[in-house]
Amino acid sequence: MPELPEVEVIRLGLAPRLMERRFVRVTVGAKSLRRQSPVRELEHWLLGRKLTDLSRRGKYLVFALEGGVTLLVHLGMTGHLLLGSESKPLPQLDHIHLVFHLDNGLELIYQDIRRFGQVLVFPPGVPPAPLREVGREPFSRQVTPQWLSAQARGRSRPIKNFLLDGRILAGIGNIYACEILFAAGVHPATPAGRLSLKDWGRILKDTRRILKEAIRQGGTTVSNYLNSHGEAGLFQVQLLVYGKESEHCRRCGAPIVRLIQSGRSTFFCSKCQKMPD
DNA sequence: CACCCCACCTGCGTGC
DNA sequence: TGCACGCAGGTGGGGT
Repeated sequence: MPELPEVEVIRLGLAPRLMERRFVRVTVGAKSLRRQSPVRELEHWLLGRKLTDLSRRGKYLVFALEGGVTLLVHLGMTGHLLLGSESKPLPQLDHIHLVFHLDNGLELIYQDIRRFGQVLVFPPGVPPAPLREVGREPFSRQVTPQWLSAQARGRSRPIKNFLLDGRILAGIGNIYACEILFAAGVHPATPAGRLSLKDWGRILKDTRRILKEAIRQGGTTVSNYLNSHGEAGLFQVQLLVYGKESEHCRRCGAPIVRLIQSGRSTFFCSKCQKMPD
């Protein structure tokens, strides 16, 4: 579900409410997530500690606690992090798997229909292993057309799959990969290694523009994404190809096509998005 | 290595 | 109405 913009919107919503708050209780549901730290570990490392920083790496939320403890949260496809309070509880929700109770009566609720998410705790001095696999942030100055071109050199895989590979560029998922390639006029099946420096320049510029605008619009809600206040995003209004199979291309009028790449749907305009010769 | 497939889950829309 | 099937924003383990 949530790609970089959605995770960033959640982070921005949570940070002012949670910063400097202390964890006082953890409640765990019956069903566990795909990966989840045992209750005892969560309790042992979280309780009594204050949140000192909330950051994002790719699609991971990184909660830094006093004394060097790290709580890592990944929302998978359908995960939500919602804020409730004892005085003002949220409407009855199914699929709540974890509730973190804070010292001001706030509750940080992890809710996830499909349970593909991850909630992991790491003791002081133990760098969270999943973060080692996360690639560079799209907004980092370390990411340049030259660097992308070098990463793609000799690669035969389609550019769509390259963009989805979070070990290279972090945070881009299926929706934004489709939108970025449409904006850049690049056919999604183009072998990544065949793109020119000029192509990479356009791809990078459109990546940053689209991600930034999606954050500004509160993310994309195509099914059930909600921010930490339970509100939907607005960027779905700006989508030009994702989910638009057989609709007319907004630029040229040709029908939008759906194709399957590595088992995932790609939407594109076969007229606007050409393979290089 | 590089790349692809499929499993992991639940719910919803479609077509018979 | 009921049922079967395909599809959904994610990763990651295992096979070729």
